[in-house]
Formats: sequence, structure tokens, C-alpha cells
Amino acid sequence: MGRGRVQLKRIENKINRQVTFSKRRSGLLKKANEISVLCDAEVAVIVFSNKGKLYEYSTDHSMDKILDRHERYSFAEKSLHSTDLNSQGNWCYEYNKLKSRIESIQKNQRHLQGEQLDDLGLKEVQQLENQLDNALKHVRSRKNQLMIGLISDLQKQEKALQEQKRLLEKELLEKQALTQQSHWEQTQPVPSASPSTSNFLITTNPLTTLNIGHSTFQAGQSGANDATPPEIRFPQWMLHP
Amino acid sequence: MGRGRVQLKRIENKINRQVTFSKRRSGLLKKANEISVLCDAEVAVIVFSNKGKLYEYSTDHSMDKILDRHERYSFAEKSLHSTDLNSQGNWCYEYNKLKSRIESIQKNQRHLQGEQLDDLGLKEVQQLENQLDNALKHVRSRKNQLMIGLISDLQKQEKALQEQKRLLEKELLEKQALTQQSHWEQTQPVPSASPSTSNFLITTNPLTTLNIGHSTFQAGQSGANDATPPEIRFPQWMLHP
DNA sequence: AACTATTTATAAGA
DNA sequence: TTCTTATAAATAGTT
Repeated sequence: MGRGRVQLKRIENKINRQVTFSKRRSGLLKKANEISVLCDAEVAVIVFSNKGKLYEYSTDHSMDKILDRHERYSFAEKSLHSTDLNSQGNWCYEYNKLKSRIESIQKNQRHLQGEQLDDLGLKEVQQLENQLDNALKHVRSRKNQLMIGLISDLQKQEKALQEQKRLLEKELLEKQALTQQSHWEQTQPVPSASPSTSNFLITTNPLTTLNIGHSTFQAGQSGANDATPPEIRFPQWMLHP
Repeated sequence: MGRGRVQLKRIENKINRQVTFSKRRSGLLKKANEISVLCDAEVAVIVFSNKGKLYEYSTDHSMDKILDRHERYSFAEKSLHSTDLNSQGNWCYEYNKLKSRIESIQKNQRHLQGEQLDDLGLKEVQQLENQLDNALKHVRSRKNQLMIGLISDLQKQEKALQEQKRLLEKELLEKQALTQQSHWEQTQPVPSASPSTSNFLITTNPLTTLNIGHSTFQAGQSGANDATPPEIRFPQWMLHP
């Protein structure tokens, strides 16, 4: 449909493929809706782009219902796993279903970790490579985001520290002035504690707050950092990229 | 698409509806296959007729894989299933144990696919990056291995073909010689058929064997290629890396 | 994202 | 169901 007969094989030009995907995807979903409405059928369509994005259509927006029905329908080949376990009823059936599911997931996961690749063909390996490449892009983007966040936090912290330093210096000057004054006037050997102390507490506050913020940000990391002193420093990897 | 504009509403005439269903169903599945092949997408289509009969298509015949991926992608409704089953004793306990195990594996898997990265901290993201990088290396190595194997096969094939060609040429020369001889001597108007034919069969053998290997490699693609001639060629992606 | 020349899909008819 | 055919839709290539 269009200017030129279409070959049923992968479109190699990336741009073209993407454009065709977009057009045909909407066409497919439209047709799915049409047959569903016109013929009173229950339809589910799931499409993953080669970049891993999901697009879907389902009659009445009830994807789960349809997938459930599908699962129930393909109930034929299930006896294979649960033959000798049939005596215990469907709990056992469900249990073994989960078990085989775990196996299949784990197999997939091993592939994603670059293990157990011998049972994959060329096409599958190619797909896997694309998938991993894509995942890596996402992960690096997330890492970048986190690093930018950390840098911004540190910059705020730096600013707060400078402000704190400024206030302390100011306080020190005042104190010196007072001391000199008292020395001169021979009165008030102890400087008044209340204003200066309250000042100190206030200026300390931002630092504490920032540390809290920082640890919140790091919360997901691991429990192994518990012993780390509240010292501000860059992680190793940040210093050696 | 046909004689008359189509109204997007249920076709009331039963026969008509049935016929339209049949036609559009095959159209839908065809288009699903097309977008899957053309755009390298993973597609699943499930259709239940209003009489409850199931029709389906899935890329590479791996419906379960795609449905799993879909479920992983949209994982909101999980608690729904496990809550009402809590009351049934220790089968249920084991069951739920497996279930939570699946969830944890799937979470990890999502990370390996570059999804759901928001709940990861910097250190974890870093680890993930390394892991993926590593996996990618392994996958590429395996890919390389497969490609080298394929190339070596093709080279053998080439060699066999050249040998075949050589024999055919030789045979042709002999035949010509015989013809000339017979022409000259006015005897043996038909050249002896038996040795040349048996030679031909023997030399054809390697080609057939290699084609079997090749089609095994392509097996995952689709059933629509049946009409493709047994031509020897590289997959497109191999020519444009 | 729009625009067409074409190819495809398919509604109606047989 | 299947085939044919007129016509509506989809879409490949282009802008």
C-alpha cells in the first residue's frame, strides 16, 4: 500500500523503519478496534517496538480480562507438567505453573546477563544485543541524572557553608570587639552567651539539613554505608570516570 | 474498504458479521505479522470471536514470552491476585513465596532492561552499568562466534560449488569431445548418460545440505516466507553492521 | 506532519 | 466457503 511493493523483511534503514512502525502501529490498532466493534469480538493487541516501548489495544480497555481468558483457553498443553501432581487439585497446578514461569524468567535473565548464550541463534543474539544496548543507554541516562542531582546538592551545600563561614567570621569579629571593649573597660569578662549561641545554632542548621537531604538521596544504595562518617566526599567512581 | 463506506458499529446481520469477521481477522493477523517483520517489533494479537473461538498471532510463536513481557511492563495489578488467596493455608504460603520471588526476579529483570530505574541509587546504577556492559561484551562475542561459523559454512559451500562447477565443466568438455567425435566418426549419436548423471547428483548434495542448515537458522522468522526460493544469501543486518 | 500515487484490504455480489 | 470486482483504506515515498 503505497508507492512501491513492500518486501516482507526487516526494513534496514532505521529512520524508515521507525516511521513505518509508527504508521503501521496506528493502522494495526485501528483495525483491531474495528473488528472488535464491527464483529463483536474480544481483541487484544500488544506491540513492543524494537526499542522496547509498549503499545497496546484491548476491547473495552480490559486487557487483563482478555489475557486471563486467553490463558484459560490455552489450557490444553498444561497437563504436561502437572500429571503426577494432579491429585492435589489446582493449587498444585498453580504452584507448578509459577515454578515453570520462574524457570523461564530466569533463563531470560541469564541471557540478559550474558550467560548461557549457547542456546541462542544469530537472530536472537542480535535482538539481545539491541536490548542490552538500549538498557545501557537508559541506565547511563539515569546515572547522569543522579550525578547532576548530587552535584547540585553539593553546590548548595557549598553555598550554605560559605554563608555559615561568613556568619561565623562576623560573629568572631563582634566577639573580638567585645573582648577588646571589656579588656579596655575591665568589665564583662565573659561575653554574653545567649545571642551568640543562638546565632551559632541557626547557622549550623543548613548543614544538618543538607546532610539529611544527602542521605535521603542515597537511601536506596545499601546498608553497608552505615558506618560511614557524615563526611562530605565524592564517591570513588566520580573521581575516576 | 470495499463497496461502500463502513460504519464503525456492530454489524447486525449475523452472516455478514461472520464473513466480515473472517476476512478482517486474517487481515489483522497478516498486518500484525507484517509490522513485526518489517519493523523488528514484538507483537501479540489475541482475538476471540463472539462465539468464543480463539485466534492468535505472536512474533516468533512466542506468545508466552510476549505476555510475560507485557505483564512485567505493567505491573500494577499484582496485589489483586494474591490477597484473596491468603486464607487457604500453607499451599498458599508456598505459592505466595514463589510469587514474591517472581516479583523480585522481575524487578531485577526490569532493571536489566533499563526500565524502572527510579528506585535505584547511584551505586546501584553504577553496578548495573558495569553488569550490562559486561553482558554486552559476552553477547557480542557470541554473535561474533556465530557469524564466523556462518561465514565458514558459506566458504565451504562456495568451495563445494566451485568443485561442482569444475566437474560440470569437465563433463561438458567430455560431452563436446564425444559429440565432435561422433560427428566425425558418424557413430554414438547419444552420449552415455549414466556416468554424467550420477556425477551431477553427487555434486549437488552439498548444496542441499547447506540449505537445510541455513533454513534452520532462519526458522524463527515467520511462516510467510514459504514461497522464498532456496537462494543463498546473507541476512540484511549482516551486510550493514 | 502533510501530501499523493499506489498498493492493499475488503464489502458486496456470485 | 471461495472467487471476483469495485471501491475504500492504508501507506511508501516524498516534501
